[in-house]
Amino acid sequence: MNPITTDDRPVLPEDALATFASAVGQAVAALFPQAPPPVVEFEAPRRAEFGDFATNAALRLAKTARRAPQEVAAAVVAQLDATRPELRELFSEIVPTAGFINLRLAPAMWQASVAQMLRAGDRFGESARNGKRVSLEFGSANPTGPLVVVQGRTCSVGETLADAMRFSGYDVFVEWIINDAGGQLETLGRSLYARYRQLAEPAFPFPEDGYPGDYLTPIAQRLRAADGDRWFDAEESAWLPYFSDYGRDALVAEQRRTVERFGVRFDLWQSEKELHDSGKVKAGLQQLIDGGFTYERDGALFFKATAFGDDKDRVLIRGDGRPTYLAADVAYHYEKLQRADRVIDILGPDHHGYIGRLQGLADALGYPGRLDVLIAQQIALMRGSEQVSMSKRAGRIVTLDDIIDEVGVDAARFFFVMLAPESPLTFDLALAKEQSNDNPVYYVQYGHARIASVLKNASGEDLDLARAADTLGALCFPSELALARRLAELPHVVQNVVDQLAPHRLARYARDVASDFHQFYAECKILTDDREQRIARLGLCIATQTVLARVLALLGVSAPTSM
RNA sequence: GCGCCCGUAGCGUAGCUGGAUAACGCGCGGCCCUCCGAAGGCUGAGAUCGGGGGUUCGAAUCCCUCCGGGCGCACCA
Repeated sequence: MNPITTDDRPVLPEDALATFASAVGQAVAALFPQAPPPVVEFEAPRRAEFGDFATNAALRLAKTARRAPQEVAAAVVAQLDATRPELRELFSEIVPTAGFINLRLAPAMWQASVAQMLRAGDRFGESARNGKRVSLEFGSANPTGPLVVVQGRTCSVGETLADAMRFSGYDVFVEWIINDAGGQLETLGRSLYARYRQLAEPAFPFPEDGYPGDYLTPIAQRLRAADGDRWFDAEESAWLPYFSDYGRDALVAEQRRTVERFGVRFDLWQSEKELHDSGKVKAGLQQLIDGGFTYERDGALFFKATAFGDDKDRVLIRGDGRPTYLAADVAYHYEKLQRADRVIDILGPDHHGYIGRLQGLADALGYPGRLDVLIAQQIALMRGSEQVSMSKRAGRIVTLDDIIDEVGVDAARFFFVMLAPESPLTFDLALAKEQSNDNPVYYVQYGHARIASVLKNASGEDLDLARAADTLGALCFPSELALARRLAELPHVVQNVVDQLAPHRLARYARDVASDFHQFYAECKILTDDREQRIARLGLCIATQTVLARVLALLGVSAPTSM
């Protein structure tokens, strides 16, 4: 069997690596018969001079082989040269160094890789449906005010994660929970009522614990336009439910508008109140009770959270018979765990005390290891060197809409997702709206626009040939090959983002792709007189543009063709 | 007090299930447009990876401990 040409399909980088790995296995079996079959994994070396890939198989083998890693690596390479000389067609370099074996792929591998991207078009990097269902919850806010900065972050992180998962073949269901049960809705109703009365009577007292800020006033105006003054003399018991519901509906509608404007779509807006009304809360609790994970004390029902590593047991039903928020979460998570293979909650920084009990719940409900809770850390807003105050009590709320108004969706989405979610974020509004090279968003978008500009200057005939992808043999310059290698990383980056719940790696990858493109652009003139070279480089440009557009789309950022 | 997160160059950060001389951006010093978009490229200086132990052939990465900073510790949601 000749492992290099098994069929007509060109050999791709991953084929070459697989061939190499099995060859190493054979070489090791011949050289060190007493050693177990080697684990041959490849990593990207830190330094370009070490080639495209490296394997540490020799380092791992050193112990059982009782030889120094350098010797093992050298012996393996010598054995490969003796028995598998054809490997030299796949790799331009196979070098034992300090225990590693460094590999550089022959240019033809990268040419084939680019050709494959061109044939795949904008489906490059996409995985087939894998039949796995994921439930992703994020954003969720109290329906008592506008969305604020932290929801910007959880939405950016969540939506990018959702899109990345869809792209890797998952069936993703995105959900938002409306916390519309409990006392806060009444507070909202009273606050809204006060604003309503103040329209006619400015001195009407505002509740002590009411929601400050003036965002309720326009809602009160709409209510008054519809209902007139007919609630002025009503009893509280009559107007309170009405004003609470009216306020909730109005605010949820506003939140939805904001979120959609931010490029995020939810499949479900789950009302907490509905969970209670439909009896789902009761059913969820019963599941816990039947499992023996609860007990009663002082007239209250407790969840044995400590049995799952939480600090203390948690109240599900208060002494007065009213359920807590956690009771609703039992029901909601029970439902999500039943219908999804993987459940992910993305919560704000004030919730990390909550991880333990949620995970305990998942265990108790019979789905251990199925729930991930991701905490997005807090955000400090700056404008240049000046801190932006976000005091809620003082009514100086900085809303997500304010942010979008000031810096635009593109910059906001990118900045919120740029850092690891668990890392606190300093968001500089001045930098985010700056249209300069200090701004990472523009750096990436510029790459995309620059390609569009070059493609516009090319002839249609050249572009057709480039898209056909069978004349890429001219790609051989270091910056061309480095760019091709970077583009080939896309599927792995997406996979990693999904596995590690680390969407910020997409932002970094976007910059890496743009950077490699800019270097290529500086080193290689694309529209040269050499026809074959021109077409090959146009092909590389098209593939790069596809990858940039894909990554920007996953990040929720537009990919402009001019700027 | 307990729990979670963070501590990497002047600043902001990345370092994926441990691997080679610790990477990127900003800032600071040089250089590059008679050529496809200079919103770009090249290059220099700058790091005891918070401290100390441990595991390992090998630790920024894993374990322990201490020190800083943030947040959370409700029969609120």
